[in-house]
Amino acid sequence: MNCGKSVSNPIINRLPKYYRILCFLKKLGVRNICSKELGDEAGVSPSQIRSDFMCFGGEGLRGSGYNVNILINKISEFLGLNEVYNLAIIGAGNMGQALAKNRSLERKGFRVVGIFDTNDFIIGKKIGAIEIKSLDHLSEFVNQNHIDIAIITVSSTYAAEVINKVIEVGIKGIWNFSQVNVNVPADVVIENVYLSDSLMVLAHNLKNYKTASQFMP
Amino acid sequence: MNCGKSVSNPIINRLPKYYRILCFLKKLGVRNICSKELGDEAGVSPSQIRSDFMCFGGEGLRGSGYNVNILINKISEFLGLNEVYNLAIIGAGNMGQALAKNRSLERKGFRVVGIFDTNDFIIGKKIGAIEIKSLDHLSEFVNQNHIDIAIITVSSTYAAEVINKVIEVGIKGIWNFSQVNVNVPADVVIENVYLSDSLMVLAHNLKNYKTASQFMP
DNA sequence: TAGATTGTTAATCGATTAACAATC
DNA sequence: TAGATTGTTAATCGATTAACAATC
Repeated sequence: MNCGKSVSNPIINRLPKYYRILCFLKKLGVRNICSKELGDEAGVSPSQIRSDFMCFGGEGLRGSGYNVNILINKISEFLGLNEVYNLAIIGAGNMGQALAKNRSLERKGFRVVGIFDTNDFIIGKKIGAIEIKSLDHLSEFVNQNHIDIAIITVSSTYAAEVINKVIEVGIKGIWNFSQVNVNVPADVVIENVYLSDSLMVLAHNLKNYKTASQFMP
Repeated sequence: MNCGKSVSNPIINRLPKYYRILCFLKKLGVRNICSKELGDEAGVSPSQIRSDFMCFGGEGLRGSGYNVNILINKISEFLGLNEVYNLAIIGAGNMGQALAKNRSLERKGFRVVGIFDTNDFIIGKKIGAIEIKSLDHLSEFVNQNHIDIAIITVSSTYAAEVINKVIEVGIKGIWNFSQVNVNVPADVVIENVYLSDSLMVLAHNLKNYKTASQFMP
């Protein structure tokens, strides 16, 4: 089903954006869309929309554009969103608990099945239906339940150590919310969120737009 | 202090990464680093490190590399991290509360001074030292306290509306955790986090590395 | 001085866009 | 048929890298 040669990172990073916008438009009742309209929504050129869509074979209709449902399905399939993923949250602090309670992950097929921590005061407590377990039991848990993705929400101090442990027990996907920058083996994929990086870019733009507006008011 | 011509987005997006790594190395006691070493840590080429650093004037020493402290200060200044920012959290749900409790933002100069919601059941309750206020009082609050950045942690259903309100009361920086995709006026800067986009990219890579490993085990 | 590494330019690489024939 | 919009190539644009003189 893959078109053979691999798809470039810039394209892969834009697909979730298209997916998000298309799902939103579908809710509004939009059945059909052309590259010009979707490009306007997404802030990219119509050419880019069309060329990006070639990674899953286009499927547009000359003269009238793309069927929204078909596009959503194609992107879904391409990104692997039709499968169900089992997640384990490592670190039941503020962020870990917030993600555990977030229903919208579940709706997209990302199902939290375990929550782990090292703090004896919270081990045994429940978040929703799930009991917080000791990190010492992670290995045992992974043997009994297939885990696709570990969410790292421990403090940066312990993050590197925890990530190594997660890799050691055989988990292949890591969604990292800590600040550490780790290199992982070739068969493991890691996606770093780095919230503070995003805030720094915001701070920079805030400063520079302010400065810019002094010259073009 | 700016070198005049504006710095490209790819560069601005890499600077927080360098900053993060340099702060980490500083803690380990590293005083000096050359472009080769930093590039290895950051996963970019030495040429790119050197050419990126030109946006704040280099400041390296031929033959021995860069002073870590000077680099941190230069990047700090360039990104606007030496200032203090006042933040207001809009939406005191799971994510809003997690961000409110997160001490590491405060340490970086991002100070949460207000939390707002529309749910009467939680208005009046406290998160840390801050009382949750009604969103109806945002305008009044902004008149009395300068707010640099609004953090949008309401559900996607209300996000577009809330973002418009935030812009209306004169806030110029928006850190958006909702799923909506909004266009803002030219004098407002928005930084979108889109957690689920990041998870979709992870899902895609997980699927593709799995497939790839069948051919090169 | 010899070795190391920067600052900077020119060459290369890859991503985006413009253009247009194909076709609904 | 005429109008619209895709699929796709060639041209353009911009970002990265290689190379090396400058210099610590």
